[in-house]
Amino acid sequence: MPVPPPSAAADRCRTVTGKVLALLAAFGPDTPALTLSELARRAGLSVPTAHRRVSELVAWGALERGPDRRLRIGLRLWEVGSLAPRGLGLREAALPFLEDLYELTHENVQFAVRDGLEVVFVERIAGRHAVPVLTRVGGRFALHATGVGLALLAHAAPEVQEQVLAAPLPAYTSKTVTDPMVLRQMLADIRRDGYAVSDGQVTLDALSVAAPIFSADGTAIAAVSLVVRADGAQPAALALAIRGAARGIARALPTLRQPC
Amino acid sequence: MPVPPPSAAADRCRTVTGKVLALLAAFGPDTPALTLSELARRAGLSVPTAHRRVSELVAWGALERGPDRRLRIGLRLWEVGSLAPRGLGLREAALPFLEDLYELTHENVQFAVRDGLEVVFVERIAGRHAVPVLTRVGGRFALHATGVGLALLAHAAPEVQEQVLAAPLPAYTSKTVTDPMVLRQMLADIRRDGYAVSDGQVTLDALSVAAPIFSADGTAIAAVSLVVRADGAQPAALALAIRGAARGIARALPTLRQPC
DNA sequence: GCCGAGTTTTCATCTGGTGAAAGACAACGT
DNA sequence: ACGTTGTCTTTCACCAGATGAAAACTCGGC
Repeated sequence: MPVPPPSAAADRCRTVTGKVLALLAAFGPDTPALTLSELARRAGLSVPTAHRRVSELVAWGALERGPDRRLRIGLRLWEVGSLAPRGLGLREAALPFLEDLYELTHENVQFAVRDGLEVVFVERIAGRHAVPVLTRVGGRFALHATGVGLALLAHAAPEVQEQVLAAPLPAYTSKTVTDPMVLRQMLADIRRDGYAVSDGQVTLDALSVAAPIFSADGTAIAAVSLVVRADGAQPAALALAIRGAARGIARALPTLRQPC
Repeated sequence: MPVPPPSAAADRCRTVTGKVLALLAAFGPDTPALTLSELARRAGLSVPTAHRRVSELVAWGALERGPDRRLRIGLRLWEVGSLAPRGLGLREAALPFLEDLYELTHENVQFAVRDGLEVVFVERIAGRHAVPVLTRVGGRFALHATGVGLALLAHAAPEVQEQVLAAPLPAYTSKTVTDPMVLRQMLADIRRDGYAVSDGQVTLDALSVAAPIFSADGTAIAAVSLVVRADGAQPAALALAIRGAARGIARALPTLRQPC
């Protein structure tokens, strides 16, 4: 079997903390359970070293051993992670509005934040009969393809936009916009209209309409979107509901930046 | 203040890994943002040591610095935590059914698993007009008080039940059952009826009806509940819907087995 | 019973971690 | 403006915890 990541994290592995983090980072959506040997290899550690660190992590609850002796992320780590203000904190405020959107449309409702040059999905309500989407809670995507990503990018700092536009833009489908000039115009339109549309840029049959959520200081800290079947979709009509939800969420935001 | 003999938290703090975990554990629902000094004190570390470990954690994304220089749990840690099979994995399977329950009733819908002798809430859909509840996603509660806790306890291994019954049972309200004999009878009733009722045992005005979710091998791995206003509630009627949802979730479960 | 992959322990070596103390910085209160 | 206070960061000499190699152990499978 091939080893997906050769050793991109070798630089950080000199310190003990780096090794612990490498162990945690070895897990992914596609590999939620690993044997000790696999884990050691992925983290770039010797087996005995991995064994020692893993023992401590298991004792604490950061990792769990299944009946098959394989290692998984533990409930305790999930618990701590759920204290992230940009994770559950935001989600908590947004959920009622996402519920409303779902109840109204029974389509996919998505909620995401920006981290670096990627969009991270914080919540996803998947309609059982709605169009299938690739996204996953906790998953990442390029900013320029998804609806939420475009909404966040359009209202991000100019430096961020330039970085994205300067880097090569990966294409997921034939309709993914990869031309920086076209993208630049799209971002301007998004700022003018107050919402973003991604038509078939992630999967050909899906269309996403997204709106940014602004915090009190005017920065776009999150975005909400509806993903519907591409044919026959009426973006402008959906945008009304989505922008309304976005405003509602903004109003319900906990004062994250309070100085105290 | 004089340097006191380090309290009970010092045993795990000898190793570097223990210190890193102590830093993470210093955060809690009531203290989601800490200064470096506070963090060091809570973790039982010297300030320079905390500073070094924290720097690495921030560089990796496990922690984040706010504009106020305070430290918070980072999005990256939330991401990794969301890979926990008993966290998001379960949630993913359950959410559509929880949605249905919510749409049907617009009351509080809760979804929880057992960890040791406590119940951990994995998902909560809070109706905006429903009765307020104390629970929080990622939060813990004693097994014997909440509806989900009772459902899980009733179908847990006998050793677990004995441990809970042997320990002192904290009371949250005047209606919290704290008599082991009464509780034992309640658990038998829950097994007979297929659902649990917690009437005012957490907050006096709330009543919770819960049903366990069984995995393929017959163990109760999670529970789902509805929390409604206590007066005028019809537990038996709600139980039908909840048991139906529980069965649906069980059917949708990914084939994963509970560790331990 | 033998084998092999995966896991755990041992041991001598040494590298990365440690606290104290001092320096740098920002935010008050007078 | 000035000193004060609290927090954050850096320095340095010392050492405790971490390390890999190799060996011992544990399981299933044949």
